[in-house]
Amino acid sequence: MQYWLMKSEPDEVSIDDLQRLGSVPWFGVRNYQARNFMRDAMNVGDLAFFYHSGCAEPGIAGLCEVCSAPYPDATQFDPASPYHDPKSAADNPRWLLRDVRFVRQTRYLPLSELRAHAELANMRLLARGNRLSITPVTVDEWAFINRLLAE
DNA sequence: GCCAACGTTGGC
DNA sequence: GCCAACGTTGGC
Repeated sequence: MQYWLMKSEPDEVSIDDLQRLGSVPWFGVRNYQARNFMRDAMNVGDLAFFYHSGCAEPGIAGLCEVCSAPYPDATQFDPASPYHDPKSAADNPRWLLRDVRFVRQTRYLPLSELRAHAELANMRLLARGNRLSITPVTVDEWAFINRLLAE
């Protein structure tokens, strides 16, 4: 069992979208480290913070759960998709993803508030220059943030 | 829209 | 295998 933080642009898939759809494939990841987390390190049943990025006020919007084994991201083979990868071969796909299911919405916990807590100073999300869209969350960070969310 | 930081590409 | 150039991410 591991914990994660997964970034999504709410214009593309928001926590409301996830709630409505029930589950979604986590498509569009085109970074090898983030792919490896999905392919190798995640387990069905792992929980993640659902984080809104690329918006006016980025932050945690809810909780979700990894609910599938890894499988190829269909958008890599779609020439019409912004995530199309012409170098990926159908018989050897580069980009694998997992399905993630809705768990619940939380109060909105903005990035600025996360940064304000010394307990989270070492959080991967907050590391200088971090651009990873999927980052591991430690058990302590998970517990601490859940206490913040319950406030 | 800006820009710092990072990852990837490709020539050598 | 190095590294400069480029493209992208993502907060502000």
